[in-house]
Amino acid sequence: MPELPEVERAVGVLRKAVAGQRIASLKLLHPALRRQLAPRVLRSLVGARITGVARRGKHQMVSLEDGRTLHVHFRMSGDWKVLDDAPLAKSVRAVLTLESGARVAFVDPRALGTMEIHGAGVDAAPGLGPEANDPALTAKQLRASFAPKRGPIKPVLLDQRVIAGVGNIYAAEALWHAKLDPTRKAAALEAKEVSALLAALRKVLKRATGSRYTDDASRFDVYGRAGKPCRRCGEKVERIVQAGRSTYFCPNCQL
DNA sequence: CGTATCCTGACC
DNA sequence: GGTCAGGATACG
Repeated sequence: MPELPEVERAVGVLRKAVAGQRIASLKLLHPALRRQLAPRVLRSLVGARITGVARRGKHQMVSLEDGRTLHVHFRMSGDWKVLDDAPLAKSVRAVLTLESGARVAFVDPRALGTMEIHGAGVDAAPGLGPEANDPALTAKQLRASFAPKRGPIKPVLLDQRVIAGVGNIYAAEALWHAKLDPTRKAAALEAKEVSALLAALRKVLKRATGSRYTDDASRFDVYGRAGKPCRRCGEKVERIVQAGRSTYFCPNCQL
């Protein structure tokens, strides 16, 4: 369930459970994860102290005292769950146990999530664009990063090198709020339109961050609403496919 | 640019 | 049985 707001919330859960503690073990329960972290790497984590947990775009960086970083990405599904004594759910793909005995589960139904270990000083997510909510990011800069793009704006918003953390839902939501047609060429957007888009991105991300209703589809204005009336003008919302992903938009008020 | 691929699960 | 799913990447 992870775009920026959901990852932000998950990072908070993980941080609260693990920050400052030493790792007792990291057990991998799915072959896809075992392919990514060799047994000797897992053993090397034992005893390492976790100094912090940070989010960068949709990436999660677990910093270790020895300088290494455990880099986690949820991809299409994924969440952290602090475990009690109940039996493990089927979708638990990894279990992180701390020296305190506390256990945190990596819950990932799709099993597409990734884990990597990076050495000290290695950029875990190279090429990642600016955070949407970074106040230093200006509409002018964003427009400049659109300029070399040839395709439509919607897929460009999903390009993490352009702007970090935006996914399929909030790209659609932001375009709806900015009243922009998702098929417009990114490079052709005027300065005023990019300003509206950046403001809309910040608005929808901020609104979703901290929301406890991140699984409630009814909170979306346009995403997933194909055939339903546009909340602004009443026209039927349409679904099209761009770059293999669904795009929802109002054909009447998104120009 | 589009398409396939990695996975599992929900739903028709 | 098919389609769809909040991601990212490799390839034609």
